[in-house]
Amino acid sequence: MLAQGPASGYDLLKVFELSLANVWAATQSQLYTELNRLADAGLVTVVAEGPRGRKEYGISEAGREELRHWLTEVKPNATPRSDMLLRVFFLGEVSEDEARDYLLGRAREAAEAHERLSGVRKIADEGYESLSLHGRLALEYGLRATAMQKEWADWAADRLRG
Amino acid sequence: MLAQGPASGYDLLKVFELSLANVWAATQSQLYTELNRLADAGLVTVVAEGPRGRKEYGISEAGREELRHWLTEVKPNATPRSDMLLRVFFLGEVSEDEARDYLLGRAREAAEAHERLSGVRKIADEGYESLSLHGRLALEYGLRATAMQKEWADWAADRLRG
DNA sequence: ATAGTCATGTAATGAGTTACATGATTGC
DNA sequence: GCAATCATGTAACTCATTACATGACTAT
Repeated sequence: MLAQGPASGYDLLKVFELSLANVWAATQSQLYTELNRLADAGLVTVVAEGPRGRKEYGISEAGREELRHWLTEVKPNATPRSDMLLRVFFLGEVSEDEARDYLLGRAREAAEAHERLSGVRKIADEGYESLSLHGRLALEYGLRATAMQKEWADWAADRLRG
Repeated sequence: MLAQGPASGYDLLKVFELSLANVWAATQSQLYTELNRLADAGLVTVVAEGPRGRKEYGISEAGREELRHWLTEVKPNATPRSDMLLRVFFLGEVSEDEARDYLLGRAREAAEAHERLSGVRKIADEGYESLSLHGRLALEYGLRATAMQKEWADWAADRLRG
């Protein structure tokens, strides 16, 4: 994030809350600790100080190189853990009704998430709050993923009779 | 897993490697540590000992209750972290070519995963290696998810020209 | 004055990984 | 005899969360 311009921990925290939370949540505590670690490692530096102890960080050349490395050479995790799917494996341990409730709950959740993302896209399309091209790509992924999950969960719940 | 019958850490490890790895990977080290922790907490007990120090564990009533609680009352994590999508947010930091390569790489990976899962389903359908109903539901999720990801990544790569 | 927000940090704990370490049994 | 596999464990370290802790500035 600092590659896109200097910011303080507090600034970054807002970005996490507002837009990044859907793909990579981070807590306040982690953020401040990590900024200090990055600074120790020389990947970022304090470029300005402000009121209330505010420290504005900027990315260093080493940091930019590390980012570039991460983006182009480090392989993304292909099979992230899913506790949602893990539960599916063990649905045999509860009653059929409870298992179906679980799946229908996932369907509802996915539908809600889809609605919420649709709202975000609508606002972005109207241009009030402009989203970067890449933000839009991620958003579209979210829309497709939530739609797929709802379809699947409804289908799966249906399979459970018998 | 122990709710479905007693097993040793070694047995469980095989299950992780063969079928569970796609939704919840775990290492050998974690498994043995966790079994001891679960035993200390009274959620599982050693029900038999075998050659080479083998310890077969079984689930206790408390364990069954905990499982049931987790399945029906603990809310699944709705927004798991995705380093794959996180990278998308920062694709502006590399060249257009590199960004497109990234997305096409994801498309290829998704296609490969889809192929692999198709193979699993084929074998399961032929009945040689029977999969539980719930395993099939999870498998179907994987097929839909990988198909969706490929579509999205190709679409996104296409959007990157301009 | 005081509520709200800006702003940063630490401590305890839990979860997970990698690497190390050891040894028994079985099948050929 | 020996290779493969069965079988379990510990130590060091990293990552992440929750809770605690503190205080400055700003607008009304």
